[in-house]
Amino acid sequence: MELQLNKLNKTFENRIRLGVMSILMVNDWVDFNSLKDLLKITDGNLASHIKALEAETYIEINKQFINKKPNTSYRATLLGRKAFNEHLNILEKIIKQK
Amino acid sequence: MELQLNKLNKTFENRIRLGVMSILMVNDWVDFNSLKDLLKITDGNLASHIKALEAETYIEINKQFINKKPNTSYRATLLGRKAFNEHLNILEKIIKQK
DNA sequence: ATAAAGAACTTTGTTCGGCAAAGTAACAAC
DNA sequence: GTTGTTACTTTGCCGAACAAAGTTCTTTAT
Repeated sequence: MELQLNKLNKTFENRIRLGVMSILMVNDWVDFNSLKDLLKITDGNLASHIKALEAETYIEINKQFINKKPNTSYRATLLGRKAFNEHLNILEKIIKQK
Repeated sequence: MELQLNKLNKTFENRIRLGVMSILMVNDWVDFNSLKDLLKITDGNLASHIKALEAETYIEINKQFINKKPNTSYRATLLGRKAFNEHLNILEKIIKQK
């Protein structure tokens, strides 16, 4: 029996970042307010977690204007998808003790 | 789409406590040093996480002497098993966005 | 030009959690 | 009573998470 706890990705242990990545794994581009509504957190809090994901290049950002209003959207990068899947695989191994 | 992030159990978000519970889900009684070796952490650190799990009544404790030496063992309570399974179910829902 | 408004950050300050290291208690053996 | 081992507690530090307040950027109105 060999647990691989330290192979878990710290970035994805936080529930907010887990939520953001889960959303971006199944939706191509999602904007700031959609994330905010889904996650039910303050804008400042969301911004800081997004910043952390962007710092790891796990998500990418697109800024534009829609209906004369600023609109920022995000999507998972290839690296982000890979890292997230890897995290989930490790998680499964730990839980099921494979 | 409705994420249920706040239904995740805070006690199981920490990787050490996740590891302890994972071990105790598939092994009946496990002693202190076995856990310490598997998790590769200091005894003080392990003790504090065990304390947290015990405070929630997620694990129970048995103290005895084996070969003239003190030996403390732990196992998951029924409540602990239930809570852990529930946590994993929520986790799966979030990840797979059911 | 200037002001007002909205979106998306950033900053500030507090609180909490995790951790190592050192210290302590309990019991056994002698 | 002294020593040894295990398990646990305390201490102190550092970093993460969060809310709330402040800031920036651009558009639209005046």
